[in-house]
Amino acid sequence: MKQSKLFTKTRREAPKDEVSKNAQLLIRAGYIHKEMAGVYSYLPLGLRTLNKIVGVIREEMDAIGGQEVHLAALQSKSKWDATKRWSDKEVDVWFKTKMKSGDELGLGFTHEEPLTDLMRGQISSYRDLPLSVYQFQTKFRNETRAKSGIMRTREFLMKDLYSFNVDEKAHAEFYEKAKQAYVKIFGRLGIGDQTYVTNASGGSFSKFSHEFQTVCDAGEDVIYIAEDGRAINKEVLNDEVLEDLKLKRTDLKEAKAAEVGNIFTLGTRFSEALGLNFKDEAGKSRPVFMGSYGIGPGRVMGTIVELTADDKGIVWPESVAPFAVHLVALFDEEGKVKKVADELYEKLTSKGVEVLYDDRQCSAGEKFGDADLIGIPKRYVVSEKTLKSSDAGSLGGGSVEVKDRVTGKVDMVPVGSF
RNA sequence: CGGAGCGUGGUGUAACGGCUAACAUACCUGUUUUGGGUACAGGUGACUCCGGGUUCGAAUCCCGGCGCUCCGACCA
Repeated sequence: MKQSKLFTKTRREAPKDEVSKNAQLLIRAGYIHKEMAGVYSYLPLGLRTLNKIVGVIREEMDAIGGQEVHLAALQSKSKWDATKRWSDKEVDVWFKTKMKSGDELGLGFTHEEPLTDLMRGQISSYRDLPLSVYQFQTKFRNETRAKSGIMRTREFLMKDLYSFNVDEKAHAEFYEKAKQAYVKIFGRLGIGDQTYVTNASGGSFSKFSHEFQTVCDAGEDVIYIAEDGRAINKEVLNDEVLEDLKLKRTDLKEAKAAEVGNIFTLGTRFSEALGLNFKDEAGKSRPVFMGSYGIGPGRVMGTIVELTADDKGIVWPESVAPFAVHLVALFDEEGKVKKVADELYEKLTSKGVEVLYDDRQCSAGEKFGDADLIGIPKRYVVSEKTLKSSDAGSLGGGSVEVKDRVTGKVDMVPVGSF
């Protein structure tokens, strides 16, 4: 993509209505636009990054046999009555509205009910199980207080996977597989080292759930980390839990963390309420044993920014950067630089390398500043200086300066070798 | 939802109750410059969040509303 065509502009100053690092940088660099409190739009750069995160998650969900769907965001009251989750007393984050007919509607904040109901028409035998289904979906939650930029919003993308098994034992097997897939995902997204699997509250479904908590100042949770890497969410930390895990309180280190993923055992709560049953080998009807597994790609994106940004701007891990290469051309009078940079851009692009080409007519300092702010991992500079460089060797035609955004390391690479 | 703070060109700021609401940046024209936001000249752009009130006079004071941020509570 040519930067001269990119409709978003970088900003020198952060908007005054944002304090969080992730929102300030993402807005200044042109990744996102704030629509209102807790509601953000994703612009070309932001969408590319979000899609990279989505892509990694999708690959790992497919790898454990997940089948992707896209469920409706509009929810009718009837299905939620069955589980008593329509009531505002039970669930206080609903955004509700009405159809012209007067029928009540809700904007989905999760999808257990509609998917369980849908599955009644699909699952009827033990032969249909195990099964897991997932989606990337916009969720709506009427939070009393949105905060921390894109970390806690009222409208957000969520990957939610639901598993269907014959019994608890089969479920436990899948649950473990999903947990490992999550570990892999956060590793690939570049936050594996700071992300801990924690024991957390099971809500109304089971004793524990597991959360994936990334240690980060912008997080809202407090976790306790043991030497061996196990961790516990503060909300469930008590003597009984410590004993279960054979840990002593004094061995635990406290840290602020952001919840980037959460996996739950649902059991038969939803299948029983909505009548999702199957016939076992003996012909007996039994409720399906379920689990649910969520990751918020937007929150992950914010967490990555919080964790890796430096004083010059964003620093993306390669796996999520909107482009792999930021090609910066510092034009000369004769047009030699432009010719070489144009050719390099074409060449890299035709090889499938994702390149953001800064072909704008502006000063070197501005281009470098923007490149640092946008945070693409590799910066390629073509200028009069690099073209004169003697490092070109026998290939001739000068060099390209290759700079790593993370380490700042610079290499001169002959133009002809790309 | 409780508490606190803040709403002024696109963005960031300034302006004692008193002149045509100022400055920077961004944007447009031109010249200049070309390895870390180059310099100069000219120009466009604001019912000062909305509605009331006080006053000869309100961006400024008062009341109400709306919006935004932060702290807390909340977070299937």
